Amino acid sequence: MTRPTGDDLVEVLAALANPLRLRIVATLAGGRDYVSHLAREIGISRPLLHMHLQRLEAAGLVVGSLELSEDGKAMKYYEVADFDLRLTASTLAEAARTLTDPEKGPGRKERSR
Amino acid sequence: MTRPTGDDLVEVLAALANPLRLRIVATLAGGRDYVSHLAREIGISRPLLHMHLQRLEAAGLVVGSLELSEDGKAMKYYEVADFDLRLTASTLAEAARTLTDPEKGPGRKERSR
DNA sequence: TTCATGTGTAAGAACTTTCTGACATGTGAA
DNA sequence: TTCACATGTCAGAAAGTTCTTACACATGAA
Repeated sequence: MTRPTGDDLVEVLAALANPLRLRIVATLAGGRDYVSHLAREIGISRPLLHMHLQRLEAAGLVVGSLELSEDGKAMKYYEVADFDLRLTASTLAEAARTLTDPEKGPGRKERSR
Repeated sequence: MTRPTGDDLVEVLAALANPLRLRIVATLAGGRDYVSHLAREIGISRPLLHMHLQRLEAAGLVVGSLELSEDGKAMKYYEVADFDLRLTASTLAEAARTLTDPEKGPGRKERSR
């Protein structure tokens, strides 16, 4: 996760530009965890956490994996992905060169996810 | 602009998490410019650019200065500020420690700007 | 069966962000 | 005076984000 395209960078920054999601990443940096437990840990509702994790995963900042616990329950574990982004005027300028043009470019929301 | 507080970091990331603002920073990285000209350069309306520049300036990413041109017109020049942010799981975790608590902390929107 | 645990998703309210189209100010030059 | 250029700001529409509440499913244990 270095030198992403302009659009990828926007997605990553948008994902991190939120206190709750920052806290989620920070908490996961201390070790992987499953959704329900993490929700209690942080003190937010499970659906809300679910939404934020989706956004973080879509940006490639966390990775989730569905696993079966010993007592047969389906547990979704999340952990932080490897990333190392550097933000300076130059790195931003370079990323900006690969931003999709609002004209003629692929419509409003990129296909596939 | 290194190791900002959690809230500052969120503000900076939010400011950069937008294609137009990324383009603005990228353009200014190529040299200072005044608002009207920059608006034509990028191809957006002046009020819109004004709004985005406000957001970037509030985040400390660009700096504006009102100057008088030789023919007496008031020109507002903007240039990129010096910043160098590194985003990794650890730097984020550290920044997250200084996030203001939604409980008891200062209400919804920090005073002063 | 009922309870406690885990998963996911959908609808709607509340709020924020983004953008356009006025409007108002000022200058110097024609 | 009128034009071309610069500045700023406001109101409202449109779209996006954030959050709650409620529903659905599954498992193992009491």
